[in-house]
Amino acid sequence: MPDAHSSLSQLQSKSLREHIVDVLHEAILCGDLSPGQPLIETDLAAQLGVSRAPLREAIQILNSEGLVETIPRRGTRVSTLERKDIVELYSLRGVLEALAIRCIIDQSDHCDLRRLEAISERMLRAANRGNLRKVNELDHSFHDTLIAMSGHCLLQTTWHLVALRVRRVMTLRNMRNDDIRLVAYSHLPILDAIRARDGERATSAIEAHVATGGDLVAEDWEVGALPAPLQRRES
Amino acid sequence: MPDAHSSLSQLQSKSLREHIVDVLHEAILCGDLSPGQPLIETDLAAQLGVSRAPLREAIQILNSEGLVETIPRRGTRVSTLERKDIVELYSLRGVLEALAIRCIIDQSDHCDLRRLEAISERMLRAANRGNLRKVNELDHSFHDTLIAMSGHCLLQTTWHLVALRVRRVMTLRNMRNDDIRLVAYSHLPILDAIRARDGERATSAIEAHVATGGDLVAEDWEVGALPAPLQRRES
DNA sequence: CGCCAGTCGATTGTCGACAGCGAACCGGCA
DNA sequence: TGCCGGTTCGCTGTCGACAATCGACTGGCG
Repeated sequence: MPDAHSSLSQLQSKSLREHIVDVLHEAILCGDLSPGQPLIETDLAAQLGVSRAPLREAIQILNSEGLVETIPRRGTRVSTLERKDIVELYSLRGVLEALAIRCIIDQSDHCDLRRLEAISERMLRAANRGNLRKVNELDHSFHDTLIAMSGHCLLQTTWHLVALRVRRVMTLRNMRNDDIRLVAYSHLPILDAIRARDGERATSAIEAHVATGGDLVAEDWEVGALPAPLQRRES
Repeated sequence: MPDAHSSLSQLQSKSLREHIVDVLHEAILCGDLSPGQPLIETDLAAQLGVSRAPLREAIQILNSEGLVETIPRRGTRVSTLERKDIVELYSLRGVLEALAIRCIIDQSDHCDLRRLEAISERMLRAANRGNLRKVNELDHSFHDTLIAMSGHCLLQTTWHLVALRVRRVMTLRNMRNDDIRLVAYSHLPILDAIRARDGERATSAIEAHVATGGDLVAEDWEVGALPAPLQRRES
């Protein structure tokens, strides 16, 4: 019987499969499962106290999300993150967020930016305090909120894939303190441009913001290039 | 034993789960399984001659791809396609292809556009012959190739989600003959712009192209709005 | 006549077990 | 000593069965 850790509002509503997905997400995103590490179904199932059936279903999901890579009859391992992946990630992220902003600006009803402003405000304070973890958390909130505000469902679905990877990248990398202040403050031009309903400027701002983050991350990336003992003999 | 339909190059390499995914893809994309139709695991497994385990894994994948929607403990059904979904689909498609083109143009080595040109050529001929099916097939080839040529792996992964939906939309809708000629010919400006390595113009061209297609499709969309007998009582 | 509780059937969620592939290990041979 | 074939073992892929849940039907009561 799973622990009733949640506030009873949705008691037991989650299937075992979803629980497993959550656990694996957490484990991979926080680095508990390191890139390249093989996932042995039997072991993992025993460790989680579940059978292999829901675990395998969860692995299919993780696989669709790109967090693990499966080679038929060979096994599954946590996907690695090369420098190329970072570059690709941030370039895709840029166009997705730009699309979101365009959707927001095009909305007929003037949406309120207060949620975004509040998040940004708190982020600035956290950055000045040097609270790295809090800044990251608020940064994710900011961008998730931005995407959600677009009202573009398919974009949200797509964003999920990107956000997972971004979170992963962020936790695999340790930022310096002046970095996070730079990141925090670079949200302001975005808000300004949205306020002014200036699509061109907003797009430039978000792409500059993302590029900055991407550069900071990719700058000295060497993690995740493990020997990779699991290879197909030929494709 | 599965039929050895493929050229023996990859005999038996596919797991049962992947076969099921292929079959369900085909069934959903070609309309054999209509939007809103419930998928009963027991029946479907019996019908396919497999057990429920690999079927359920396949359904997880289809779910990640957005082709089916699962409500916990209630069941799975083929996802519906509203007008809003079409609009979202084509807007996302636009920015993804624009990104692909930018990647292609930015590539240091002058890539050869011959593959694209050949596809475009054949598409024009098919359009003039009024061969709707062939035009659609070549249209998909064109855009898949475009994405592949970008060399952007994450973009390809993301594109997969979009391409599936586009295919679905195209088969659910019957185009007129002058429509397909319009579509076929609107690929030419894209090629021109890429040849000229003019990012601005290429972006405009692809977005215009996609918008044209989207408008044609969304124009009179009424399919896929079934009564939806499967609803959660509250979220 | 309408509403509510109890029951039943259908369907999903989960489990343990078996079969089969692949890789590593081991021994024989040139 | 190095290469090749056979064997063994760990792991994945697949299956059938059981348990739990939800919806619909039915019957009784106000």
